[in-house]
Amino acid sequence: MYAEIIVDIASEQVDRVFTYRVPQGMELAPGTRVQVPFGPRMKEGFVIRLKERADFDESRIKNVAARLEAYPALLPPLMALAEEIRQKAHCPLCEALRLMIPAEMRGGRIKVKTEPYARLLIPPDRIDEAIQAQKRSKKRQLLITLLSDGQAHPLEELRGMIRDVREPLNYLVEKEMAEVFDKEALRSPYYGRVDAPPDPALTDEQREALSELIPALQRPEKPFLLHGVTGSGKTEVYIRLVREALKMGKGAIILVPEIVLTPQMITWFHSRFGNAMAVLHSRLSAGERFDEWRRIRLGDARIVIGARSAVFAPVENLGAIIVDEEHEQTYLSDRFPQYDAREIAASRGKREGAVVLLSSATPSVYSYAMARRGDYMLIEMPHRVLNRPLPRVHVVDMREELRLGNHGMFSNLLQQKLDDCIARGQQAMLFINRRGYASSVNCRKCGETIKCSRCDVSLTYHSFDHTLRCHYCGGIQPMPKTCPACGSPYIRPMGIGTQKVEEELNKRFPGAGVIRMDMDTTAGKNAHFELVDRFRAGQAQILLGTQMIAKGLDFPQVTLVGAVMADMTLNFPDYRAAERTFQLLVQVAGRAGRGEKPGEVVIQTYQPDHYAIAGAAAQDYRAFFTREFDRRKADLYPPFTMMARFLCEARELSVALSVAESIKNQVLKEFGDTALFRRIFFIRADEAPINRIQDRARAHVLMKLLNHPDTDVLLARFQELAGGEYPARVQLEINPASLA
DNA sequence: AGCACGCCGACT
DNA sequence: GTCGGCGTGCTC
Repeated sequence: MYAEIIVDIASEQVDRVFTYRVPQGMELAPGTRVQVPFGPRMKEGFVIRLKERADFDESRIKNVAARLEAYPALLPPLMALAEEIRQKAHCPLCEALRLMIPAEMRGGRIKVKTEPYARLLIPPDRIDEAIQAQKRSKKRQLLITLLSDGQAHPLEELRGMIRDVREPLNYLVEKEMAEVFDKEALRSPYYGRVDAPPDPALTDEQREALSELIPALQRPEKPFLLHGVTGSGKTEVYIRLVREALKMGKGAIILVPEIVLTPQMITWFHSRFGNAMAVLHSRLSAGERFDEWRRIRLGDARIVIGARSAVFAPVENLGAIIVDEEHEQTYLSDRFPQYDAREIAASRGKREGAVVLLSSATPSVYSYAMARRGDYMLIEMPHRVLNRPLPRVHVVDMREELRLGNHGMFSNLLQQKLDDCIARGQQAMLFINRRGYASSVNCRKCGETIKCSRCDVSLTYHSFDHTLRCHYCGGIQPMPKTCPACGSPYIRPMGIGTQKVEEELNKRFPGAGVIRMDMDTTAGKNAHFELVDRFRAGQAQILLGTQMIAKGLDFPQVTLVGAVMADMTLNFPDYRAAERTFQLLVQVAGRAGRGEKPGEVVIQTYQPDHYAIAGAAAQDYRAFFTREFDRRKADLYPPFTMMARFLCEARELSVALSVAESIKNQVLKEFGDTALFRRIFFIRADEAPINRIQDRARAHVLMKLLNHPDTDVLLARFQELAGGEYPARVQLEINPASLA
């Protein structure tokens, strides 16, 4: 017997199968990870296929050295998916396969932890008799009773019940009444036991949604797009769908944008599904992640909640893949190989016969366009549960405030609403999409903006330790006393960030209690959970934060939401700026009025007439979508085109630029005279918008490509070009999350 | 990715 | 004459 093996080396040179002999007595199945001699050294590899005959010189074929696991780490449908990714992302198969297993599994870096377990060897009908026989030892009697269910119990658990349990246990082992053995420890991270709440009654809309989704578990067709307003109870739909899948003996994957942002989702699922659920995200330790992955692979956990990469979770007999907040950029991978978790979900769903449910209160322009075209099935839930009204939204024109002499960060309206809210003993949330104290530090004499020494980014003043921090590289330096350019002492922080708002709130509302949630206050592992819990428990009346407070949180006591500077994201040099602003504002507004009391929202802006702001204020998704869709069409942006770029990074900007220039010229030379060139709307070599990050100079070749089948020929060649030898690091990005 | 084999400059 | 530069080529 022979095995075709992909060696775990990420290089085009070895991106093909090598044939090895399977030694007598070794059980191998496709997907099993193995150790093989490769050239002069041992390498890890993946078994792709087994075959009877070798089509390679018999005498040069080597033996598979060892199996790395007793079971195949890769499931057959995931292997097929890897092949698809290889073709789409133009990467070596081995890189696609690596996505399917936890990184720490490679290179034997992780050891399987074992725990001692004890189990009774007495037949069930003789247990009573055995207990009787141990009259002289209460401990032995108790131990037999504890083990009488016939299950294996961890010694740790028994230790908690019987002091010095080892002594009576040794006795039972000696008499062959019990055995002690090591078992793989599959510990799940602890999220706190919650008693399963009774099922809430479904709304008509939820019932209708499920009446489309549940039958699809039998015979899924197209992916579904669930457009449900904030507070319409989308999570309950997920839970019911997953429960039906479980009843049919199937598993499910629920993708969430960033697991740490949605502790409530975990709590809800955990309370309903207990240990049948596993969680995969980046803040798990290597051991935890590996244990969770194994619980899934070995069928212990059939429900997975996780971030982007959980779309590859080894769930067998998959019933449903749910993508919550599908509009989020986090579903686009930033690393190589690039993939879009939503596309992967659709592909897996199709291949494995699972229901795919994309869901959002503010669907991405792409997904809604797909639904309108009939490629997705659209389900709408336009009302909140229990007929709760959507919050009332006020838009405040901050230019007008200034004209009226209000130079503060709070408009009169927001100030007044905050006063009322606090006086009534209710809670408020304030959203400002910048952490730190101020957005930049400027010199009033020469106009200089202080920038990071290693990045082309203005530094943010942090008041609590008087430092300037770079939000790109994390660099920290003390706040200078004088302008580094002209030496004048007239330098001051401009604009606002969470810290400054916090300071202002503490001044104006002493005693209300303010919790600030941003990257700076949530660095610790459980910081998110703790801050959220404190706010829920009412230990503060105001929750202030960046976009991490915008999504998924459900605080029934919140009746007021304020967006302090709504247009902060609107002026980004990115074609998605309007879409992001709209989504963020609708999501933030949706935090208000989720309990019994109705909610109000105050949006402060300098551009009250912009369609993203006005659309969010009216909570009118379709109005926004229509405007944005037409604009994308007119200006030829995705989904009508594809943005592609070669990102070139080097020490010197001139080097990065010349590499970009030469790549552009190469493209022009190869395709300029061909019909394929018509698929390139424009091509431009330039500095990147942020031309320096972490001391790497950045330039790019920016291209807008037409969506067309033969564009793929271009992309394949571009990928090759990116893999060439340059005096700069070159990466090809297709529709990247950020064009910075 | 490694590592060997292979063809041209400065050293004991 | 040899040691060594890293350019091409192979690994079942």
